[in-house]
Amino acid sequence: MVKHMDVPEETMQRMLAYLRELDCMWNGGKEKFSSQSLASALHMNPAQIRKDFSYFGEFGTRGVGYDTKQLITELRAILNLDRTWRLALIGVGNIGSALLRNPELKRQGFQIVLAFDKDPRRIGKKIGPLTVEDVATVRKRIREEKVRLAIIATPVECAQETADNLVRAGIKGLLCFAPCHLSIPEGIRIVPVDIPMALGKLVYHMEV
Amino acid sequence: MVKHMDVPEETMQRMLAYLRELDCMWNGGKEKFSSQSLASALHMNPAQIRKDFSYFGEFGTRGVGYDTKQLITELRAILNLDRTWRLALIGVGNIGSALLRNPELKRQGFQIVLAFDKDPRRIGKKIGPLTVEDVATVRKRIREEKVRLAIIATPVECAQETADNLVRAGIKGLLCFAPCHLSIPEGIRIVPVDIPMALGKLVYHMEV
DNA sequence: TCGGACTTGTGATCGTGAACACAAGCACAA
DNA sequence: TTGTGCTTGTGTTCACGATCACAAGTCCGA
Repeated sequence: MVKHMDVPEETMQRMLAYLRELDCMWNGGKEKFSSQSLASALHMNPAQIRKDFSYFGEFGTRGVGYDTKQLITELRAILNLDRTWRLALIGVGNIGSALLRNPELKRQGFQIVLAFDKDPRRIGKKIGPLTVEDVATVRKRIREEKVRLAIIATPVECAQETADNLVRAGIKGLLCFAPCHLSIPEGIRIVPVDIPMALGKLVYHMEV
Repeated sequence: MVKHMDVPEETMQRMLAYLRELDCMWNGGKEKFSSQSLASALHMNPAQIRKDFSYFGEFGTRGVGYDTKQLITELRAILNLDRTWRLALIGVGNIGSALLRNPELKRQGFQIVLAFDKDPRRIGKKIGPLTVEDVATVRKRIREEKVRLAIIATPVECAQETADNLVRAGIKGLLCFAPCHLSIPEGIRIVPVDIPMALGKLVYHMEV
């Protein structure tokens, strides 16, 4: 399958949105769809959707449209969402424990299998099926469990240190909730989830 | 001040990143900086930074650089971050209560002043200085308190309904944690914070 | 079998943001 | 005062993603 070669990052992000909307259509009983119908659901241009699909192959039938179930399968494969991903979580504070309790992640194929904290009062605590471990053992445990992705949910002050640790442990991808810029070696992917920044985007457009 | 006219959305988002990094530099004692030094801290092109600044005015001195404190003030004003924004929160589940307890938001000028839930077991509960109110009173209370921004932290199933409610209450901007597409009238700004999608972006780049 | 109404897939065009490169301006030393 | 070494601000160029528009293909009814 063609992948990562000439596919714009924007296309990939839209693919995630398409997959979500198709899941929704499928649950609503729609077995077929056209670029037109998907576009109007997402308020966008049908040509954009067809172009995006075309980076990866020909999935539709001219004059007819696309098969919902088939496209869901194709998109899952393209986006590497056709398997379960195991994650480590560092920082079991407010956001960290919210993530641990969130059933949505498991449903989408993301399973947190390790949880760490620095605070002795939290270490040893059981949250769901997991026991919070000492952050000092991160490196060892991540190697043992062969985990490749991690979520940083520590305070800003520890975020860079945590990231360095995780990189040394062999982590290949990071989801970071700490609202700060992290320095990461080439080849390691980092995706920020930055709530203050999201609020910033919101208020910029508010007339005062 | 020039604003919103021909300023690309990307520029505005980078401005938020610049502000954050400058805050950090200021705390580290740097009273002056150059586009070069800021660029290397954020791993980007210095010309990009100067161009971004130039959309809003001339803030530097040729041959010298920029004054950190002054730029922080300018950027805050440009981004509407030189005041406190009052927010309503709908949904006091895992993520909702994490937000309520997160001191970072207040520090950045975002104060949650109303919290709502549907679940009778949560209504009336006190979290910090706030009491969780019945979601049925959203419209009335938002009007009374003249709140213009809201955070949707409900399950996916209620998100669209909640959004419709908030729009009727006169809300002008929405931060949405529910991982789904919402239909919103023109003129209301919505910024999604989509955790499953962020994880999706991460795993796309992982070789399997 | 033919024609008309759809819908896809894609080369060509358009628009916009990023990067370049250089003139303008400042500081300081001789 | 003049020259050297910086750094900013910006017109121009470059690159790339979004949109358009149309050929190719499907379905269905007469």
